[in-house]
Amino acid sequence: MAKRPVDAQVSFPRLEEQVLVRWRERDVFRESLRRREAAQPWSFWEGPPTANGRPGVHHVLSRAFKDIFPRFRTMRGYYVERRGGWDTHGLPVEIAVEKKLGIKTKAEIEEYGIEAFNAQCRESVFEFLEDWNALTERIGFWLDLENAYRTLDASYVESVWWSLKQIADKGLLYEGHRVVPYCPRCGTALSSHEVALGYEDVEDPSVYVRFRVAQDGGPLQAGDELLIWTTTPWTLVSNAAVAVDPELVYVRAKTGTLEAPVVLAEALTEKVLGDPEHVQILDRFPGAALDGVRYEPPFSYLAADEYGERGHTVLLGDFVSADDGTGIVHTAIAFGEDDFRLGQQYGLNVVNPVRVDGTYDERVGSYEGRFVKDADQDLIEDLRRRGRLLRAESYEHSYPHCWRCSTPLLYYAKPSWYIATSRIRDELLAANEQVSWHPEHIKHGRFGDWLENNVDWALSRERYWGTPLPVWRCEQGHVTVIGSLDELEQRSGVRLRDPHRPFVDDVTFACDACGQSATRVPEVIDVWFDSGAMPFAQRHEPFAGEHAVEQLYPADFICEALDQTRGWFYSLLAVSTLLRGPQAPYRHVVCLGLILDDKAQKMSKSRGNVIAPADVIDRFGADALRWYFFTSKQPWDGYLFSPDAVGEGVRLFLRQLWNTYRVCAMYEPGESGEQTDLDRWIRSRLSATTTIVTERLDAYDATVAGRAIAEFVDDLSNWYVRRSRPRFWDGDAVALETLRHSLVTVAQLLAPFTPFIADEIYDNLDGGQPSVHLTDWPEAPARDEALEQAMAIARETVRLGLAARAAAKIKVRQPLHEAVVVAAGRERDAIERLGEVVREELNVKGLRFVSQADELGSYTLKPNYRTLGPRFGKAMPQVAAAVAGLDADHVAEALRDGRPVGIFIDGHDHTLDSDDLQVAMAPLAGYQLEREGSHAVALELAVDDDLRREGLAREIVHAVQLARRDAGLDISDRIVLTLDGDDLLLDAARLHESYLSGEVLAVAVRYSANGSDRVASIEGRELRISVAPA
RNA sequence: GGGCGAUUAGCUCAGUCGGUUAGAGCGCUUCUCUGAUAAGGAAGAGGUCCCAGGUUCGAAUCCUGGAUCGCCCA
Repeated sequence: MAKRPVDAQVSFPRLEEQVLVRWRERDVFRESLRRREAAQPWSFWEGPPTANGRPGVHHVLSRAFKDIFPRFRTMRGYYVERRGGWDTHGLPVEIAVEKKLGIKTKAEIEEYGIEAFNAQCRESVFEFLEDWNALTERIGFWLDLENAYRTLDASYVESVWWSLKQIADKGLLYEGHRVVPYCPRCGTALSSHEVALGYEDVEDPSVYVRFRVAQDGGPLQAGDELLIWTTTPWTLVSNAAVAVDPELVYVRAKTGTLEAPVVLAEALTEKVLGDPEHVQILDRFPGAALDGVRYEPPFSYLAADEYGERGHTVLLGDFVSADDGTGIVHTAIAFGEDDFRLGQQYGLNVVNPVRVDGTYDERVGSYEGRFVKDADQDLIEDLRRRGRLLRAESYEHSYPHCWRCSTPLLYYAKPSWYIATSRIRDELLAANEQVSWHPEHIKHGRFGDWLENNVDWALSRERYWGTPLPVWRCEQGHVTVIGSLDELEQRSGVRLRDPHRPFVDDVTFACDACGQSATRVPEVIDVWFDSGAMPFAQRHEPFAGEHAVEQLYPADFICEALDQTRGWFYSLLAVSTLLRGPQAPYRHVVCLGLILDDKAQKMSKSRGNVIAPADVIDRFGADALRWYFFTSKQPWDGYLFSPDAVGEGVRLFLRQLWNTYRVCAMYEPGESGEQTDLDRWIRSRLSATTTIVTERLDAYDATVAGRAIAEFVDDLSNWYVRRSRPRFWDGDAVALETLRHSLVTVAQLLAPFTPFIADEIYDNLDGGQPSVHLTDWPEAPARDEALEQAMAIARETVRLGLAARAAAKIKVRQPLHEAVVVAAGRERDAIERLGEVVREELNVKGLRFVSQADELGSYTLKPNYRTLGPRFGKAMPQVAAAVAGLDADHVAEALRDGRPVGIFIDGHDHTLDSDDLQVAMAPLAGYQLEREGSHAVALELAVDDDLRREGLAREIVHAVQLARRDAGLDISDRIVLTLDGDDLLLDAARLHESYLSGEVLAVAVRYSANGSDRVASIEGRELRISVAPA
């Protein structure tokens, strides 16, 4: 079979483009699916990205990992459907459109028109679709993009509605208040992600305020003063209660400067009141004793009874800390999450005198219309005037601001729709138990913790571009949740083609309960719910009726970046658990880390350190980038990325592989050949590699798998090919088939990693299938582990011998008589078996074995702590001392003969065998010896005339080879060689003429002065060389 | 402020059950090889295994505390 010639100067990026063409022509991806149609499915879910921006290198990372395991599983015989998907809704999309339109607020959006605005959103989410599709194909991510699901499709929205109705039917959907971070200028709540973007260090007031106790209660008397601390004086207007920790110790104390006793946490007394000398502790009691104590509010704009029974009393809270403040926490129900929860617990009413624009309303008297934060100083002054202030300072801390307009955010109680996920917390945890996380610590760490602390899912968003919340409500407050477009049509008579706002907003129907007109609530739902519904919504189930929703679960494999623990990983789990109970929605999750630049800086446009995928792919190729991601490190800890690091992988691995492949394609196999130990060795190594790669990929560990392939290719290139060159020149059929088989198998193992180069190699060296990706994963035949070990020992012997040569400064080209190898038992057998390899590599005529080091060095002994430690424990130092006292030569001899060695410890005799002692050699002076453990190689350095001539013959070969190259000859061209010059050199050439001719492919060697194209100097002697094509 | 993870050679990373000489690749220096040639081989320099305690006969590894970096959350 004629192979395509292989270009040594290959451009991988260009090669990959050619492979892509071949894949398209042969329809390989679809064919790979067709061939497995009847096979057992192995399911992968694509976490949908949003195509409203260009894909970056981090997208290549996740897409590489999303590709490798499905490819592997396909070759293993599974049917792996890989459907693409696009996330199309949500605030990020809206914000991008706002920017484009140059508008910032909801008022401006409504002025622009929701229909027009949403049309812009719809368009923008596919703005970079072509870039995404092109990159996906270019990096070899096999994904069905033609049938990609899209969260904005009516069918998708309908499935989402169906699932929400299921949840509502279980009584888990409710409207409630929650304190949310809110930008008063933009008029919208912010998601936690947005809040995280906007923390700024600011100075806020830090005030200590005295609340007068209204009537005797517990250990307190009317007139005592509760000390509270706050950094938001504007919320004091809405003070509803105070909270104390029931377990914490509080004191009633008298200070010199104040008339009335004050109350605060004991631990904070000095911090708040100063020098203990001037403080008199009147009483100590736990916080629980203060439960129910009534006090006078700091401001009286709002009537006390507005808050309910427990308004302006001391409550018990679990969030009170004794770290700062006073240990008594001012509670304003509408403006803090802890406050709000406590208020709910005690049944306090939510009273909010602040308008949505952040100003006080008419209930706050003269402050009406003022932005709350601007009122801080006047409120403090007011308190001071009325003798209610203890101290006012300022306080620097980080506080969230709107990331778009820098307005300080307010925490603000607002009604929104929730899913009561906290009620299924135990089910979520149980489902999580069945998931295999990679890395493992996510399960009970980041993700498990998050589930443990589950709070209800805030589902609604007061926005425009999203799946509309399918909740209709009549004026009586009766709520109807709609579960399908049909149901809506039946009730309203309206068939929605587009279920988005504003069209859905216009649909009304008569309420079942009271007959009054029901209209949709204005909110859309959190985009994360969209993606969490993807397992069934991508197929429009249950409406399509092809699969029961239950059968669509679980996925065998999903893979996203680590930040998805709170995102898609959670939404998938939550939606699944809400619908189908405590069963894992996915079996294996691979979490990927962040990509930083090579200085550990985050890539960002403002830093200008963003590396575009194309920058790397155009230079090194997609295989190179994939290989880097797979093998440079385990993926979850993140990458310090630089193009040069990708280039290193190309040089070290892809080029090495390519050159090995080139050698294979260069020679035509002849008829004959015999299998050698070297062949058996590389086949055994191949089998071992196949086993480990299979095992590691089964365990979702691409890193160790890939590195194992790299090690094999290194063995193949630097040992098998190097040692087999003469056989290749002869067209040895067995050697060439062994190399071909090795490379074809490597191509298969590599196919999931670097699909392009793998396919190119397969196609040229085998081609039995239209693509390597249509082959079945290779089996691992039986290994010959003894041979693998023997080769390792032989290679170690070579290494030692070469080191000895280097130390003696004798070139490898100069043959030597003998290498003396110290080795016994298995080691000696191994070296003898592979003696020819060792002799050739070391260029020695013979090997002599000595089993004792007596003539080359002396032994030293060391205890093997690993075996002796557990046995002797504390006595180990004595054991070490006893071993040191043994006669090493005797012990070595005894152990060699299999006799145990006795030592005396703590009055008892113990015996040690060869496992318990490590015998090493110490070199004697005057020998050229290299040693490693008990193994050593010494060289006989004497060079006689014969060796000298042989060495010279090799030098002549070297010189002639250089002449051949200078003459521009191809490596297989035959020549007529003419030599002239120094007699000793000519003598050496004549003596070794057949060797010389064979090496330089000379059909004839002449000795005459005729040709002297080139003059070489060998050890100071002159040689004139002429080469002519034969 | 809390949770999770990381910290090993100049750089990028391995390091198994705790075992006494902590490894690889790159880079650097020197040498070598020449039918893969922008490759291959050998040698060398290069380490406070982040720090401090603790457990242990023995700690890069286990425990506690701290530092720094990153992510997530407040």
